[in-house]
This record gives sequence, structure tokens and C-alpha cells, in this order.
Amino acid sequence: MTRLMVLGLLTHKPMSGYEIQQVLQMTQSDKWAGILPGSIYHALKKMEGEGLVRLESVEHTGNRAKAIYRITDRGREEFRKLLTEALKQSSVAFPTALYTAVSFLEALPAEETIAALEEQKRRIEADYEAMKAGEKEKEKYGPVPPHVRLVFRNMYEQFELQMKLLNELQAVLAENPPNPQTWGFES
Amino acid sequence: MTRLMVLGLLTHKPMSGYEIQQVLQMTQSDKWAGILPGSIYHALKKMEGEGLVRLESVEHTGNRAKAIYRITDRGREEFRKLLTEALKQSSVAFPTALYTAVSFLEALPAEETIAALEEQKRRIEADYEAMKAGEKEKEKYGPVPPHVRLVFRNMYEQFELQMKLLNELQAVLAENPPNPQTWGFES
DNA sequence: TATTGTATACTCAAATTTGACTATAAGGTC
DNA sequence: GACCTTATAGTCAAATTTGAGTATACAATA
Repeated sequence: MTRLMVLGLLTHKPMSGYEIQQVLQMTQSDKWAGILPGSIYHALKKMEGEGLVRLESVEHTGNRAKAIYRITDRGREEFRKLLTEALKQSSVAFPTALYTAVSFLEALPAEETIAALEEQKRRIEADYEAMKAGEKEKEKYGPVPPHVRLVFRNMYEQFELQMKLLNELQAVLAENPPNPQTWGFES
Repeated sequence: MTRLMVLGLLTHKPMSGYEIQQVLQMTQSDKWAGILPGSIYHALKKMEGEGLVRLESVEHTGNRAKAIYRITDRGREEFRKLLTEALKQSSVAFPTALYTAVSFLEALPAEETIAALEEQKRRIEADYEAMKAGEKEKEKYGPVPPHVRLVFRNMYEQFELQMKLLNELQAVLAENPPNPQTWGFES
């Protein structure tokens, strides 16, 4: 998704890698997109080589330089392609870390598992609050379009679904602890 | 998650990379884990270097060799650490491809978007059916523990949540198409 | 004015993932 | 028994991601 994101932002106006990071933060997109700075700079350089983006200018502030990239026509074409693909793809995402862990629950004492899940619940709750605050913040800077509003609502529902799963898992573990087969290291 | 998955499977018994792939398929885990063969072989070699697994034997069938790995005590320790981390982590996963695409919906004519989303709905429906069939298949080979059953239910709810979002997006787009600003390539 | 902290703007090695490719064995069919 | 397909068991280069590190500018505080 890095390319789609970067190209998409560059359709609005030419930007530097750093500015792209800023925009992702402002719009809360960094919360769900998980695109780190390194990936942005890499994508810019790579796409420059492919002619999807070109170095428009280098602004100097004292001794520090800032590279500004502009999307090309080939870049716009690629952007459209990626956008259409992203819409067609089944993008359902599962909480794989949790699913994987659940596959091996018999390896840990039930109380430990329950406590660890409690910790996850705390973290989710914190993220949830941060996100709500972020949305409020964002609303100050102009009206949010209805389709974006739907995405925000979906995020909250994802949080709730995860919390539900965590609660159910804790309940099942408390009532019906899985076979405590191999808890030592006796191999 | 690759390490957690591989180490976890090796706690049951020594296996080859190929056998690990097989198990992931049998258990439907490949559907949500997204671990490709290359990653498994890489993880095995890497973890061998770190002393978390060791090459137990090489079975020969005619002229073809199969490398069997066994988890070590250090590996079991690492496994526990990864397992606990995975349980504590907030593992909520968002459909990032769709979210990213939605950020740029004004770049495409609404009908095109709606059609593309229709395609995604078809694919999700197909995955959903495949998954249900897979679960039935799995039930034949012994009873599914209750916590694993919860995970399956969560998967279905994830599918449903995604379908709901897609339907809502289509509805909003049909009623209230976003600003069709820059549909040509006039830059 | 010296220093401490924070924002700006990246770089780069190492780790990991991707996906195309290789090569042998086993099983069926004409 | 020659041929074709599928299953077994990987390899490997290229792409991408990660995350720690670098270096300058600006602002505030002591």
C-alpha cells in the first residue's frame, strides 16, 4: 500500500518525504497504515527510477536540503491502476498475532494467558481513546466527507469486535482451561 | 508472526519446512496467516543460526533430501516470550488496502468505484464459502477446542463487518458521489 | 551565551518477504 | 515404456520493511 498512499498524496500537490509523513500523522492515517519513514523514502526513490515520480526541486534551508517530488503522468496512470486493484482486492484483515497465539494456548498456564489478554485490552482501550481524540481534532480542520466517516466508524467496530473476542477468550479460558500438557521445559 | 508460528508447530514435533507448509494448509491457517514458503525456510535457517532450532536429520528419498528441524530449549524459551508478546500486543487489524483507497475516492468516477467494490464483495463471498467448507473439513479430523472455535467465529464476523462497510460505501457513493475533480490527466 | 531540547529531513545496514524458479519422485494413462 | 501431471522439497535474487542512527536548524531556558 505504500505506493498507493504516496502516489495518492502526490496527486494533490508535490511534496517531500518528510511532508508525506506529516500528512499521514495529521490525518491519523499512520494509525492504521503502518507506513514507516524508511518505506516512504524508499518508495520515492524507487518510483523516481521508474518514472512515476520526478524530483521537482530541492529547497535549501541553511545547510539542510529538502527534496520535493512531483507525480508524473505515468505515475497518475499507475495510481489509478493501484487504486482500482485496492478496491477489488479482498482486503479483510485478521488479527493474525492473536490468531497465531490462540493456536498454541495449551503451551501457557491459563492464568498467564488471561493476564496477558487483559494487558492487550488495556492497550486497545488506549488506542481507541487516542483515535476518538484524533477524529475530534480532525473535524476542526474542515468537514469530514461521508465515506471517510464510514471508515472511522468501521475502525471503532473493529476495536469492538476485537474486545469481544478477547473477553470471550478470557471467559472460555477461565471456565475451560486447555490441556496443560508441556509447561516445563522437559521437551 | 512467522517465528511464533514455526516455533509453535515445532513444539509438537520435529518437522521439515515442507511439512510446516502442509500443516498450515490442513488447519486453514494459511488463509489468515499469509506465510509463504520462502519465509518458513528463511526462518528455519535463521533460527538455526541463533540456536533456537537445530537440524535434527536429513531424510533421503532416492536422490531427494528432506531437512528435519527440532526446537531447542532456547527455542522453547523464545517461543514462550513471543507467545506472551503476541497475547499482550494490540493485534487489531484494519483493512488497510480499502482504507487507503477510500482516502482517494475522489480520483475515480463513482460508478467505477462501485463496480470495483462489487468485485471485492464477490471475492469475499468466495473466501467466506471456502472457509466454511474448510472448517467442516477440519471438524472431521477430531473435535475443535472451544477457543479455536471462537477464532473461527471471529473470522466470520470480520467478513460480515467488511461486507457491511462495502455496502455502506456503495450506498454513500451512489447517493452522494465525491467531487469529480481531476478525472482526466490534465494534471 | 552556552546549553538543552525538539523539529526537520533524511540515510543506511540488516532483516524479512516475495515470488519466480529448479529439480526429483510418484502415479496414472495411452 | 513413453509421456504427462501432480506432489515433494526446496533455492535464490530482488524488493521491501525495519529501526536505529545522523545531522542540521530553531527555540527556549538558565
